[in-house]
Formats: sequence, structure tokens, C-alpha cells
Amino acid sequence: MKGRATSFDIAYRAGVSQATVSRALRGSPLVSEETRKRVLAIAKELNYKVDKNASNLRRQHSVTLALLLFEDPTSDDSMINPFFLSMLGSITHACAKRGYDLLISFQQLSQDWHADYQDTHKADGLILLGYGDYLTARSRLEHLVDQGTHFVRWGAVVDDQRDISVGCDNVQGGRAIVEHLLAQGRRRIGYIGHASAHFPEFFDRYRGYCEALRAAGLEPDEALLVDAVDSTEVVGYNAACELVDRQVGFDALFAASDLQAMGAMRALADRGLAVPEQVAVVGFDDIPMARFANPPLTTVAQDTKRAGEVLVDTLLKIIKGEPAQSTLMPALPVIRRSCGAVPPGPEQSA
Amino acid sequence: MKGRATSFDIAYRAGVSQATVSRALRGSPLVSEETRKRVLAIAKELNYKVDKNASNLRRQHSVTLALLLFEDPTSDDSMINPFFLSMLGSITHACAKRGYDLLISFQQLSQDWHADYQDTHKADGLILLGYGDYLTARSRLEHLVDQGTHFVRWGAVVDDQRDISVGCDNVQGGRAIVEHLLAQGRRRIGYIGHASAHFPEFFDRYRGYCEALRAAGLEPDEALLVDAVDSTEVVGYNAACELVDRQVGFDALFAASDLQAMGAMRALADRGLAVPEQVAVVGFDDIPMARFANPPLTTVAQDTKRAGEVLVDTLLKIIKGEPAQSTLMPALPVIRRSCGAVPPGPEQSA
DNA sequence: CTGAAAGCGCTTACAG
DNA sequence: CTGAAAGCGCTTACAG
Repeated sequence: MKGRATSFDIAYRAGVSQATVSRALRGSPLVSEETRKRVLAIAKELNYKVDKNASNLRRQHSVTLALLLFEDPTSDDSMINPFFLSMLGSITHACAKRGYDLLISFQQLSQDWHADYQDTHKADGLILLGYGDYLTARSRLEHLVDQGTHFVRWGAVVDDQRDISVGCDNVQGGRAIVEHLLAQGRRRIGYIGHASAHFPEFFDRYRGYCEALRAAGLEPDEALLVDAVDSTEVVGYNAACELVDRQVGFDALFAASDLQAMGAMRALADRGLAVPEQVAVVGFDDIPMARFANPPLTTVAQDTKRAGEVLVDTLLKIIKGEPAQSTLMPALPVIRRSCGAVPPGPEQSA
Repeated sequence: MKGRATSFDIAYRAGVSQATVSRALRGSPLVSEETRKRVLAIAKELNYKVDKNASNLRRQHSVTLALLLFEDPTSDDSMINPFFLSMLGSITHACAKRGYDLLISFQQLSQDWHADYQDTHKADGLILLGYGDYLTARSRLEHLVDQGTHFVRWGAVVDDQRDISVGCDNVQGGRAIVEHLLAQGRRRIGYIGHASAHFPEFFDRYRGYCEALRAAGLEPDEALLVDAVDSTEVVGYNAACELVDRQVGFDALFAASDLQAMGAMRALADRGLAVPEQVAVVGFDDIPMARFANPPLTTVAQDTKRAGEVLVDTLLKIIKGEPAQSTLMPALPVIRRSCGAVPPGPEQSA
């Protein structure tokens, strides 16, 4: 046998037509049990696999999804936010569970989006992750909906969006974690992140921060806000340094992402400030490393596992033309030592 | 226009045959400049994209590669070794740069490998990452080569392997980092990892460890070896605890992976042992978090960026039927504070 | 339950 | 430089 076996080869050996082979392989009820068995046996023997290109071409869909992961052009190659990597993992799993393959594509924020997987029939739909500045991305997103592209994005649910997104309740998450800080007696809480519609998720976390403060009778202090857009340790490090240098006094720090929080903790250590004794630190995301930080980082967990599934299921609905809507998932505080609420472990006693 | 435009639609509007459209789009020199321009303009206007399923079917290749990433069934979903994630990033980049798409598939170590991307023509070749116990994987790898599957694996170069692999020089990396520890005056160096052919990479790191000790006139002590196969913090944590409990005395620890090293550092802290004062700790991989550990982790860097490119280029050669061979890349020590060689920063003085 | 036939949308010898 | 035609390997109405 030269090259891969085709359905014709099997048909020939089984003494049936090629159409019957195709039916048997696809589990059609129109084939007798006996014929099916024979075909399956021969297929196995010949190590036959249906050619997806032919099958997809004929059926007009590819049973694969594409994930567009955007990356900051300033970051070095391998530094992708671990949170997105967790999402990637859960999306891959969710796809596999539903019988879909996953194509992954890293996009440069600066360039045109390479979003033609659907047009080329390589994928039936798109999942967008981390597309940067929302206000900049917006026109591209609108273009996608105008073109009838099937896609979902991970992110905040914004008022007048025309696309469909899945995100977590950042306002509630931010409020909950800041309430916790307040409950520990902290009063001067710095915020490292962003507070404008350019980055709606960070903005929402900031809103939650403000809500919690006001509910406690405190007014947010502009001097405690440090703008930090990129989710990297370096950015968090620098932001914390800046806050220290401002000499405005603070006893806690809420960073909009864990990576920033970890950078901030390092900065505080370098400046001789003890965490959590002098400054309580909390982050957002609950990346795997958070519990291994020193001290372990208190943060707000986003359920990436469920997020991946909701993302995929929503996209599948869109592809099938079923009604689909944006969804907001809960964000849960995870209390560890960096906020000062958990008694120090044995290592402190040394 | 109903549905997507096809090359026939363009041909009709351009007043040429469909074959000419196809040629123009693919940049064939057989088309006049003028015709090409006209075709391209119309294609753009109609937002035409060639159907990859049709194109791939006809050309008999898919211009996509598949990455099989294996995961430990015991680990929870999102806990993939950050080192592999870095590799994933670099492989994705390398593919994109060469015009290939990347299909990603997580495989359960326990199950049959879902390795039929090539048979189904969804991918032209495979990259294998983290397939667990080499001795167990071996028969499957052999099966793949027998089947004529195009693939490369990331891992140690083993003597009698029939497949092609790309890996780093683990012996040299292990030797270099242990030499460094010895140069700091450490004499009782524990090894957390594995020392058998089941995990050739860990075995090689152990070999390097032994070489360095012997070169310094020291004999490796079995009592200082803790078996740890999974690259997780928990495993590293437990291994370090076990070593402490053995009460054999040690002033340094070489963990076969950064994740294990970070778990070990936490265990030492919990047991009241100061790093690096009482125990120097070094890891392997240089994952992004290593520099943000507390203290920052000394480790051995594998160049994931280059690894991804070599992996992809090697696979492409195999696909094209060109001669290809396994390659071994250098592993470079990265000295930070956990080994005691770098003077403590300002945070220690507080 | 099965087969003959059309057709998915391209690419590429072949002929001019 | 261009066109007519075959064919990649399937799936699925249509007819029996």
C-alpha cells in the first residue's frame, strides 16, 4: 500500500461502496451492524484515519476553535501572564472535552489582528484573550462583529458592547478584598493598577476599591493611586517604589494583578518595609505562584477552569446560531499571609 | 453575495478563469502584473480568503504543526510547569515566524496518545513535550517512528533512540551549578530529583552533580539523594522535609527543577532553616518566577527561545525529508541570592 | 440497508 | 500568459 489508505481502499477490501464506508465510520444508523463491524475492522487494520481536510471541506466546518492571545510588544518573548496561561490550559481542556481542536495564535498588540481563521475555514470561531487597551481594540472588535465573525472575548462586560464577553465580577472582587483589608484595620490603602475605560477590568477593580472605602466612611485618596497598566512584576516593582517615594504614608497595597503584587512585595522588601507588618499586600488573579510567594500572597481568585468552559460553550452557541449572552462570574478572595490576617507560620519564629 | 466568496466569484468579476485567480493569489510568476493587480483588488474588496481545507486537501499538506503537551494526571488542571509554558510560547512564535499554524493538544499521560494529527492531515508533524517516564513512553515513541510519523521531542538525547530529540546539556548544567556551590564552600549538597533512566533529564543532572563532586574529591552520598519525579512545588516541599527529617546534615540543595526548588525553600523556611545562610538552594530551568522568589533563586537556564526554534526547524526538516539530527543545547547557570554567592540586598539590613 | 453520483473549493499538470 | 479539466478524499441527498 503506497501512502495513506483512503475510504476507497477500505471499500474495496470490505466489498462495499465507498459511501457505505463513510457511513459506517461516522456511525450512521443506515448501516447494518455486520457491515459496520467489517468496515471498522479493516479500517483499524489499515490504520485508516479520515482526512479532515476532505471531511471539513465537504461539511463546511472544521471542528476547531482558534485562540488569539495578545501580547505586549514590550515584554520579552516568554513572559506571558501566568493567568492567561491558566486560561489557555482550561480552554484547551474544555475544547478537548467537546471534541474540538484548538489552534493557538499569539498576536502582537501593535499589528493587525490575524483573525481570519474563520474566513479560511481553519476554525469555526475565535476566543480573544488579553487584547490590551479596550478603547483601541474596540474598533477592531466592532469590525469583527460587522463581518459576522464568531467570537467571544475574555474581559469586562462593558455597557454598550456589541460583542459577547465572559469575565469575572471585578467590582465585587475588588470590593471584597479591600473590605477585608479594612477589616484588618488598614486605612491607607494604595492601589496599583489603572482607573479608566481603557482597561475596564482594572477600572472595575478600582471601582470596587472605592466602594469599599466609601462604605467604611473613607474617601479614596488620589495620592495613593499609582497607574500601572502592564501586568508584570517589573511594573509592580516600580509602582511600589513610586508610592514609597511619594512619602504619603500607606499601610496596605492592592495591586490589580498578582504579578504586580509580587513585584511590589519585592520592592517593599528592598525598601526595608515588612510585609505584612508594615504594609499588607493583596493581588488579583490567584496565579499558581501566589501561594509560594514569600509571604504567601492574599489575592482574588478567578475561576479559570470554569471560565474556560463558559468561554468555549458560549462560542459554540454563537457558532450554532443559538442565543448567547455575556456572562459575569464571581471573584473570590483567597486569604493568605501577605495581608496580615493569617498568623505567621513556624518560619517567622526562627 | 450569499456566504463567503470563492475563487469563482473573483474570476467572474475579474473576467478571467478561476485557475488564473488561484495563480494570482498564490503569487505565481505565470500571471501578468496587470491581471494580478486586478484579481488582488477584487479579492480584497470581497474580503476573500482562500479556503484552507480545499487548499490543503489539494496540496496534501496543512502547513500546521501540532504540539502534544503531556500532563500529569495527578496535578490539578491548570498546573502546568511554567517551563513548558515558556516552551509553548517560543514554539508558537517560531511557528508563526515560519508561516505555520500551531494546534495544541494536552494529553493525559495515562491514556493513549492522541497523535493522529498527521494521519488526519490536520498537521504535518508533531512536537512532543513532557511525556513523563521515558521508559514507558519509549514503546509509543518507537511506534510513532515505525508509522513514519514526523515528530521531534524535547528531552535528553539518549544513546540508542531511534527518534529525534532536542534537549539541553543537562550533565553540563548540573555539573556547572554544583561546581558553583562547591566554590562557595558548600560540601554536603542534597539532590532532589531522580537518578534513573526513567527520567533521563533528571538522571543527567544527577550525573553532572556526581561529576562535580568527584572532581572536588567528594563521593556522592546516597543519604543526600531524595527521589522526586514530578516538577511541582509540593513535591519539592515534601522532598526537602524528608531530607531535613533524615538528619544527615546538609548545607546546600540542588533541586532538579525550579518548581521543586521553590517548594524546598518554603519547606526550609517552615523548618526554621535560613536560605542561603544555613542552606544554599539552586534549581534548574530558570522559570520567570525564579527571580521573584524570596530569596531570588539561583538556577540553570535553558534557552527556551532558541529551543523552540530548533524544535520547529528540526521538525520542518523531518517533514521535508531532509537529513535531521538530535541537538544538545548549552545550559547556563544564573547566579542569584539563594546560593549565597550574591551579597544580600537592602532588604536584609532592615 | 446500499450504491451511484454530485459537489465541497481549491491547485496544477496539460495544451495552447 | 491563460483556460479547460482533472482530481485531492470525503459526505450526503437521491434512488432503489
